[in-house]
Amino acid sequence: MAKSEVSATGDNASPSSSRPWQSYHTVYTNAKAGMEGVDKEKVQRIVYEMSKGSKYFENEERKEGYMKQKIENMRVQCLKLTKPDISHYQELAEKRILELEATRDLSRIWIHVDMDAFYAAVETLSNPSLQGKPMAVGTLSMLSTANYEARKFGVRAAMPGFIARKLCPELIFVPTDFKKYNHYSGLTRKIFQKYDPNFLATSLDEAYLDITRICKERGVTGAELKSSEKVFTMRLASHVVQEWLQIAYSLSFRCVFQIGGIGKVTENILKDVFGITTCEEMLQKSSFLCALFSRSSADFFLCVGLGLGGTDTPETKMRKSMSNERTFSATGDETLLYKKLEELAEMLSAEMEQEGLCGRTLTLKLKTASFEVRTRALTLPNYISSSEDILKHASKLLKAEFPVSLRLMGLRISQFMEENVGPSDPTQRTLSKFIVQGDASGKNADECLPLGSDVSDNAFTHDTHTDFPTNSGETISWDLRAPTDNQQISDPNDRCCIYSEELEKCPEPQNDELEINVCKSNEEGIPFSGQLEGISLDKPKSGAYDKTGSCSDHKDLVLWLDDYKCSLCGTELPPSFVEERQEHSDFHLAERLQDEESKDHHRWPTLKQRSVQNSDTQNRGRQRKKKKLCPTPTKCTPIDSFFVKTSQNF
DNA sequence: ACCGCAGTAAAAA
DNA sequence: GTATTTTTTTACTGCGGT
Repeated sequence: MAKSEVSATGDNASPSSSRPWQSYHTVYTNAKAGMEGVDKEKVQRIVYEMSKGSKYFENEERKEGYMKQKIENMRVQCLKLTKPDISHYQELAEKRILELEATRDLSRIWIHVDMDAFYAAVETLSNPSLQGKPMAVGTLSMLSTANYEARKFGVRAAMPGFIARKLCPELIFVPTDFKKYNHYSGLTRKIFQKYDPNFLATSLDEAYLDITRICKERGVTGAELKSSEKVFTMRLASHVVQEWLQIAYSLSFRCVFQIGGIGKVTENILKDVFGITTCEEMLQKSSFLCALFSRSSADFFLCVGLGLGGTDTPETKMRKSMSNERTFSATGDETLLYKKLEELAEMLSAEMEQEGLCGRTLTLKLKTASFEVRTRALTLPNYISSSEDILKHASKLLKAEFPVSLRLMGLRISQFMEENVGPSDPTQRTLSKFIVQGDASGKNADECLPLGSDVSDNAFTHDTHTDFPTNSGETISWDLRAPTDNQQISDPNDRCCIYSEELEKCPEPQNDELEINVCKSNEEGIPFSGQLEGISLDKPKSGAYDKTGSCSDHKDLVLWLDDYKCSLCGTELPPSFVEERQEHSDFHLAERLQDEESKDHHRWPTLKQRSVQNSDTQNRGRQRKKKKLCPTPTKCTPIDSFFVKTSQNF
């Protein structure tokens, strides 16, 4: 290892030089939007000095070593290619390029919405005193995002808080509060939905919208949209994804914009093995790419070169795995580790039951005290979901690892029982069989029904968030007034944010105004690229929804305990969340009305409606299994708690 | 040759 | 003074069974 350290280091970085920090690269030393004037050298030096000598640092060096080795191997492979080899691959590449080119579809217009420093913006919204001060969301260990004031100091997402504090001593730390982000994310999605009911949300602050229809309706072409620098009448924009054309060719990956799917390692490989730094060069070196990479990887690179990607309509995909993991101070204490494993198993089981999932592959993830990551997996003949089953098998996996000192453990479950799997899989029980037999391993028969997928289909993934570099976005302002006759339920579970139209008929609320700037053409990216432009949340004008609002009659329905907690359901909403409180109150009112109304019937139709609406909203024309409508009374979850996730504490 | 499984790694937000 | 997350997906590799 020591050998590769000396020999493999390139010309631009020599570890023994007087500026050792120049060779230490992390994701968070790269510039992000709002970091243009930052003294990069200084940031790098501080990051290096804070990291140097730590276990983490050592591991990073180790990884760096592997990467250098990999690059070296590929170089050798490249050199071994003979003339005939190269012309063979050249031919192959050209053929493939034509095939890929043929898939180009310019008939659809997409925009990609990415909100600037979303968590930070939300936090500022709920605590206006943060305005104008350097602030970061996260902990001393890790930051989720930083506002623009903080970015001026080089502080950014994915940076450990203690380093951030060194860079900016007055930095204010705000802990993450996903309840809040989910809520606001829900509000944005409500708007997205009006432009594309099938929009694809990729995280709380990012979404892809197919605006072809709406553009047609309003007589706007993609080219106009793309070249337009004026505020677009659609009131909603960030990026026209499909028609990006030649502009991107000359841009380099990392600096000017980033291509989604090309991270630190791939970037280095492309640069050091092939000398590729731009999209254009992807095509020039296509023969080498085809020679050294698999079909799927080569295709990906060629698509990048061609500016292709993401033409397929985003289909909401079924979740494939579910996991949880926790970091703790490293220990080799077996009893302690088993204890932690038990907690993980219980947490995981609870989440699985919430979504009605059963899986048969269990993976134990470990991170040793030296940051080495290991996984140990086990595939069972039958499906499990109970914490007892999970723990039983997980313990077995853990046991084999002792003695070991760990700083992290995690559990993942995968290979879920599917609803429409063919009889080809012998280990697969069919749904009908299942319904007839019930489930021997589960505690109740409901547990393994795929009914949860209605609610949980992860169009909106449960996510943690770091917002990675964006080009500087233009600020848009908006007024996120909640329509008074609409019901917006805070949805911490991030599963179903838009279901306003089911109880009341309010097809098109007119009063949520979102002002948009179309991004300039040189900020074009490609569909699978990451974020390109930001939208920032401004504080809604106070008084937009004030005491004189239409729902004020019922304002007293909800009391705010300690000026924070809802007296009826315990939902927490700070005083500054005026509109949300109003909505929340409205929600309880609606609930009460519903309740009264349904005394003659039963409460289920409402819940059913919700899940149907839910799946309609989130699934593009997919035929979904209807939820079974014969729950026991105890299964009659109150509507709000149905959507509330309770396992936030750890 | 193909499949399922286990393990590692990269990437994204 | 300490301290570098969490969740999900995808791809590739290697192994053993059929």
